[in-house]
Order: sequence, then structure tokens, then C-alpha cells
Amino acid sequence: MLSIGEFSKICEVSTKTLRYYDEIGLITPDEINPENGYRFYSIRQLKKMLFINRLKSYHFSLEEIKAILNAEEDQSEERLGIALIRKRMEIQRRADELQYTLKRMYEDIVTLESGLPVMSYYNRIDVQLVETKKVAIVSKRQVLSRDDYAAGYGAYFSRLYETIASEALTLLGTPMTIYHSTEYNPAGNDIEFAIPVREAVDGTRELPGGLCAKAVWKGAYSELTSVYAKLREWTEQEGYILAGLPYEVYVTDPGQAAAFGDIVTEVYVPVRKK
Amino acid sequence: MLSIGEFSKICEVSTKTLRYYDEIGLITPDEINPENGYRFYSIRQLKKMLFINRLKSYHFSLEEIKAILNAEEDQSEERLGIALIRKRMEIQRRADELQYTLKRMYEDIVTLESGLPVMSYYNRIDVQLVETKKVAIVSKRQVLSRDDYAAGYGAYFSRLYETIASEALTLLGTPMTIYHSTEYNPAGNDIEFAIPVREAVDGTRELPGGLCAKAVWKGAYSELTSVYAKLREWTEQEGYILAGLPYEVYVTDPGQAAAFGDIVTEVYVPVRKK
DNA sequence: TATCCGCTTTACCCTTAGGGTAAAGTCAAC
DNA sequence: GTTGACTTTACCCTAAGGGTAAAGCGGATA
Repeated sequence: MLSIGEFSKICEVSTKTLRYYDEIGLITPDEINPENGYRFYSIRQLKKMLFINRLKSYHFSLEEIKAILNAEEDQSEERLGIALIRKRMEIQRRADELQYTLKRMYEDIVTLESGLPVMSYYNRIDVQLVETKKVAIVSKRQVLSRDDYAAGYGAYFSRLYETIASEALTLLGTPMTIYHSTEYNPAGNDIEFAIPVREAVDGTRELPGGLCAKAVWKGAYSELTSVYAKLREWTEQEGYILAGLPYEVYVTDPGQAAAFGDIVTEVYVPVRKK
Repeated sequence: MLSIGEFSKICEVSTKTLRYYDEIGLITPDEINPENGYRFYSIRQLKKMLFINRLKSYHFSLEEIKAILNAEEDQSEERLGIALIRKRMEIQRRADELQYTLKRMYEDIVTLESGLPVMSYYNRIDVQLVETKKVAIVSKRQVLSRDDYAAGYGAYFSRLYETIASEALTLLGTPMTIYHSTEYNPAGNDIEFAIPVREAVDGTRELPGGLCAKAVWKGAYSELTSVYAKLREWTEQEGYILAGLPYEVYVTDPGQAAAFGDIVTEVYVPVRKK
């Protein structure tokens, strides 16, 4: 039997951590002296602790590790394999995100070195006042979180395209999303996916036309927030007020555009004179 | 002026977050109604908030962002550039780590698919009983955290090699580290870097020889914990007890080995019969 | 004018995976 | 018997907010 200090040293885990793991039931000492409460770990618990360390290094949460350890003996390896494959995909996604972050940071560093402020792009967002015409749309409204949105917008538009095809409607433009939420909520926003069509039949609704502040953005969708902010700034300064729901038009098909720089999005904010 | 809800929606930041940022002084509303405490943000604060979001996406902590925002006007861009470059290196390191983790996970998945348990390598660690001879060493003892160790072990050995050269001593083996800590402590462990030499002169000390449990490990250093655990297990089962400080001998030069699989490390634990 | 709905306020508790410190008890060696 | 090392529980702390409650406030409507 090993005292907590010995066990700690061999596994390279602090005693504090071992007591915590005992508390949450991740690994409890094989023996506890009932008189003084001293914890004693058995030699065969070494391997278990090493396994926990390994899973920790794979970024499993302690809750997940507990579930893996508690799996029935006969399914444990299978379940572990599934968990590993899923977690690996998650880590892969995180790695990809970091690569994208690195790229954006590099671009900002280059901008700074060329003597421009990082936020200078913001002042270069060009806003125009345009008159839009009313149009019929096929649409589907949904409350989605940011992540759901990124994962699912393709599917939603696909369903709309299906509807258009089965109803034999005529496409009149590229897909768009209309924002119904009045407040940003990380848990979910009220979003309407829409595609304009020629026929104003049953199952379609009318997107009213009118005066709009419009900006065109070339680049990643994640930067669109800036475009909305700029539009609001412009609206305020030019003495307009909001007169409807803002919407985005995806000019290029995101599935087709090779690089982020090739993606073109138009943002419209309906306005009227104050 | 924008209410917290409007500001929230435009910047895609929750009102909760805005109140929190107000509390920690990251971005305070330009105006607060003294009667009801309502927060109002100015249009020009939009850009600041977007900048904060950008820095957040670069994984700066709110503390760091505050420091960047509070930098003197005339140095702000320079300071930002330095911060960006440093943070980018940090993110790069994290990305590299993730890549390494992905590789290890993949290896475990392959192991599982071949029908072996993930921890099967543990049982294949081979322990032998050997008799070591006493040897003189040039050494430097230091308390180091895991990170410091990874970053600095090259430097410590370089200094020892310098000493050997300047004292005209004769190399007698490859570098080693001796572990003095009796408990693992994430904040720092008492480590002695050592190189064996022929001459037992002033400035060297003697590493006593004797009976040792020995295991050879081929692979990354991060797995050495398992080797120590196995040695302890073996010691216990064979009826031995610890009789000195464990140490590692780096058979291959880590700077020279191309792949982790090529790195060979010997681990010695002095023991005697119980 | 009263009411209602939506917005905003503060306040309190919760999250992960432990770290730090204190006060007290325990063990083995000298 | 004493000392020093080891162990115990208990309490507070972290970063960046999320969730919920109770109460106050504002504008629109009946």
C-alpha cells in the first residue's frame, strides 16, 4: 500500500488532486485507515491513475473520464474507442480553429507593420442608401445558437431549395437570412432562412421593400458583426432610424468560394428618416 | 445613445457580458442615467467593443485586453504589435501541442482497433535488476516546474558541459537527472542535472552505486511516468524497497533524435531486499 | 389614467479542476 | 519526549461569465 504522498510522486499528480479525485469519486483509495482517515492506494491503482492521466491529456473532462472508467467491462474497449474517435474530431476542430486564428493574427500583424491600425478596416466599410423592391420569399424561421448556425445553415437552405423545386417556383436571387432577435443571445437567436422567388403563392411570404442602408462585405462571415455595427453607426449619423428587420444576402455560394476573401455578402438594414 | 440591449445586439455580446465588463472596468457605458442606473453606450463605443471581441478571439485574457486598451496613445500600436506577436507564438505552441495530442490519440485508436487495450504498453515495460557502480558526477541542483524543465534542460546540461571542458575533465557517459523531490508538486520539483566524469575532483560529487531496478524506455519523455510506476510496482512485487534517489540516463541526445520513437532513456531506481 | 409587457437593475449562486493556506492530528525517527 | 515530516478537513480563490429571482422603470395600449 502506498501513502498519498508516495502515490502522488509516482504518478506525478499532486496530493491535492488525489483528494479531489477521491471527493468526486474518480479514483478512491483502495484502503482508508478508519482511525485517522489516511488514504492508502494499492499498486494496481497506479495503472488506473496513469490511464486517467492519459485521458486527461486528451482533453477529456473528469466527468467524461469517470464515464469511461465506469463502463461495463465487456463494452469498455468499444466505448473507449468511440469516445476517443469523437474526442479526436473535437480536438481536430479546435486545432483547425487555432490555425485560422493564427492566420488572422498574422494579417493583423502585417497591417500594423504597414503602419495602419488594426481596426482601420472598419472605417473602410462603405455604406450606401438604396431602395429595395418587395419580393416573395420561401423561408423557414428557427432559433439557433451560433454553433448550430455554422453547422446547419447549409441544411436549412437545402430544404428551402427542395421546396422551391417541388413547388416548381422560380428562383429570383441568392439565399439570405433575416434576423428577428432584438438582442444577441449566445444560447440562440431567432433567424429566418429565406430564398427569393418570383411567385407570391401559398407558402411564401412577402419581404417588404423600401429604403435600406446597405454594405457589401468581402471576407469571412465572422467579421459581419463589424458591418452591422458600421451600418448602425452610419444610420445614426445620417439621421435615420431603423424601420424593419436587418437581413444578409449571400451573393457567393459559401460552398463554392475557395477562400474567405472570395465570399461576398450584402447586408441590408431597412431605415427611414427620423 | 444605445441601450444595453441595442448595444448587445449590434456587437453580438450578451447584456450579461456587458454588465460584467462594466464591473471589471473593461468598457464602461459612456452614460449612466443617475436616476435608474440604466446604461447607455455611445456609437463610438461600438468600434471599441468590436476591437475587444477581436482580441478575445485571439485568446487574450480580459486582463490583457484591459492593459492593451489602457496603453498610452502614442505607444499603443507598438505595444499592441508586441502583444500580438507574443500571443501568436503562444497560440502556435498550443496548436503544436494539439497536433501532438492528435497523433497520440490516433496511435491509441489504432492500438484499440488491433484488439489491444490502450494501456497494454504498460505491461510490456521490462524491468531488470542490475548492479551499478559508483561514479563521479558534475551536477547542478534546481527546483523546476514541468514547463521550466522542458524549456531549460538543454541550457543546464550546456553549462555542465562547459564546466567539464574548462576543468578538463573526462566524460564518462550521457547526461542524467536525479530526482530529489519526495512528492510531485506541479509548482516545482527538486531536480539535479548531472553528467558522469572520470575524475572525482573538487566540484564533483559521488553518485553511489548499488542494486537498482532498471527499465529502458523508447519514446517520448512524457511517458516516463509510466516507467517509474512500473518500476515501483515491480519493486513492491519482488519484495524490494527503495534505497536511494531515482535517476534517468538519456542514452540518445534529445537534440539529435529525429522522432520520439528514437529516443532511448534508462530509468534507475536504487533498491535493496526488504 | 390604469395596466401590461418588455427592458433593465442588482443580488446571489453555479460552473472546471483543482491551488493556497490554516489548524489540527499523526507517524516515525532521534 | 521532541522534532520534523506527513496527513487530515475546512475554507476561500481562480476566469468569464450563465441562470434565476425580485424589483424597478418605460412606453404603448385600453
